[in-house]
This record gives sequence, C-alpha cells and structure tokens, in this order.
Amino acid sequence: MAGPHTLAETERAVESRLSDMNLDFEAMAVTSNLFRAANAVRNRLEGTVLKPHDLTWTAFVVLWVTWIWEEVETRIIAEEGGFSKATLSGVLATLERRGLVVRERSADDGRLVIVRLSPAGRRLMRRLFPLFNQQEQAVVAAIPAADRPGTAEALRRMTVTASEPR
Amino acid sequence: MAGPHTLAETERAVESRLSDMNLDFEAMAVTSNLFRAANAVRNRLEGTVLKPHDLTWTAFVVLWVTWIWEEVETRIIAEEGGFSKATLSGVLATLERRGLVVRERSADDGRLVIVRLSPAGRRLMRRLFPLFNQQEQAVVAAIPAADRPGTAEALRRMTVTASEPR
DNA sequence: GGCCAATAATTTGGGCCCGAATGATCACGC
DNA sequence: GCGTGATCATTCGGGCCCAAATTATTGGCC
Repeated sequence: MAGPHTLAETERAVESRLSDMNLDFEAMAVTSNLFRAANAVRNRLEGTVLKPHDLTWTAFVVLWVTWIWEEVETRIIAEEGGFSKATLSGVLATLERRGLVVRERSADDGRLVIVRLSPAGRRLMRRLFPLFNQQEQAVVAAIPAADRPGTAEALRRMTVTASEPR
Repeated sequence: MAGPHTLAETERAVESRLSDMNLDFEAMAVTSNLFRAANAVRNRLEGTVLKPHDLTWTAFVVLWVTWIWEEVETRIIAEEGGFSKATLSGVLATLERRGLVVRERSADDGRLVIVRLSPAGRRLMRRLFPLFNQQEQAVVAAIPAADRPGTAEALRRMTVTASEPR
C-alpha cells in the first residue's frame, strides 16, 4: 500500500465512477477492506517471520495445522488450510524434502496418509510461532481493544455465510 | 470450510495446545478469522461470478482497477492490487490476448506503460460487477447492520498498521 | 472369492506468484 | 552533448495453485 492513491481517495473514485449502478457501497467497503487487510497482514507476517526461514505462507499453514493436531490426515490439512489436496501434495513434498514433516500411510485405511511434524519441525514451530504471534499482536493493536471481539465475530460470521452452499 | 472440525473446536484445540506459551489469543483469533474470512469470501466470489467467465481473481482485480481509473500505469495496478509487477506482466499478457485490455507506451515517459479496458473489457465489467456486488452484499449481510462500519474501520486500521515500515 | 462404485492421494498441464536479473528510458550534472 | 545513477516493465526460474485424469484401496454385494 502507501501508493499514490490513499484508501479514502480510492473509495471516493469508486463511488463517483459507479454512482449510477445501484450498488451496495457498504458491502463493497467491507469486503475490499477485508482483502486489503488480509493481504497487508500476510505480507507483513511473511516478511518478518517466514522469509528469514525460507518458508512460504502455505507451508507455514501446513506446519501450523499439523503442529496443532499432532497427527492429521492430508485431506484435513487441505480443508483446514483452505487449499486443494493437489496443492498440498506439492507442499508436503517440499516440507518432507526439507525434513520438517513425515508422511506415513494409515494402518487402518490404506488410502489415507497421516502427516506428523519431525522433531526439527516441532523445534521450528516452537521457535517461530511466538514471533508470529508478536506480529499478529502488533497488527491487532491498531483496533481499539473494545472492538476486537466484535471484529473477530464479524469475520467469523462472514466466513460461515460465505461457506454456505448457494 | 465445513470440515470435520468446527471453528470453535479448532480454537479450543489451539488454546489447549499452546497454553504454556504466553501468547495473545485475542490477536490470534482476529487474524486467523481474517484469513479464513478472506479465503471463504474469495472462494465464493470466484465460484459464483468469476469462474463462469474463466477469470482468475487477480485478473478480475486488474480489470477492476483499470475500470475505476479509466487509464492507469502498470505499477499503479500492482500497488493497488497488492501483487508484484512481475505477476502483473503475466496477467496483462493473458488479458491482452483475450482482448479485454490494451497496453500502450506512455508518450510523456517512454518507460511507463498505460493500461485501458477495451470496449469488450468495459462491457464485461459493466455486466459482472453488479453480480459481484450482489455476492458481497450476501456475505456482509451476516454482520449486524450496526456493526458494519466498525468492521470496515477495524480492517482499515489493520491494513494501515500492517503496511507500516518496521 | 470376484466385481464395482466410492473415496484417497498423487500426477499432469496451465496459470499465478515472487525475487533477481535484464534491457530500455529518463533526469541530472557537467 | 555525454555519462551515470535512478526508475520503469519485462523475462526467467522455481514454487504455489487448481481442475481433471490417474492410480490405489476400501466396503459392500453377490
């Protein structure tokens, strides 16, 4: 951001350009700020925490989900992380090659693959996650404390509604 | 989403897994819901509006920015859209090949490239954008009306803070 | 046992994505 | 004029991303 147009300038240009189309500008403002914010926060987290360890965003998400659930089926990682299993296969190959993750076939069901962190993977997450959380804290500090729970709730509601079948 | 773990279950698992690490769970909740929401809303918009016209998310953002500003330098599109100029070059090639966009070198400054929509591109945006906005409206409707301006403002603040140099 | 539909993960092909390198153009000082 | 450093857009290489096709396994059902 910090381009030649400010957020406010952009929003004004949008409104005058579209004034004859009978649109919901409030909905536009919410979603466009949603994408801007997600992008900006992701960029910051990548730059401060991930890039120094040569991790991509998706790789970090995979490590995170695996870390939380101790052992987890691949399809769960993909659902939880919000990307396809095809993408996951590639990212897991990278992470396994780097020794951060282990794949093993399920004993119960030979179609399933179970993923775990290697000891190196666990060490990495234990070291990285507090740094990650510090950056999250710095960004969320921009919201008045009283508004934070309401913001999280609004985002949760949008997630649920957007995920509904149509 | 709608996986085998609900949002609430995941948040509980996270908290018990990380209880000894002295983390800011409120900040975590805000950012993780930020990414979930952005992902879910984007997936919905892609599925309902973009995919039927074989447009990617980034291609649509490029069309949108160009539509709003009538004519615009490539570097502005990249900044406004939140991706690199390298990415933009490829996407513009695709859009130009499909006849939705025109590139021309600036007369004032031979280094710059100016982008405009073709008539077909303008027709497409005029047709697509109301549909896009309808979907935005459906998603934002999940937030109580009184909370919408506050949500947009919270997102704006996060964007600004996350974009600050460190 | 032998077939068969359902369900997994992976591979494939094409597009997006970035940082770094490249080549073109500009602005400025002389 | 003529360098020289700054500023553009593009290209290149490697990784992510998805839908569709592929390969493997499972759980009925006879």
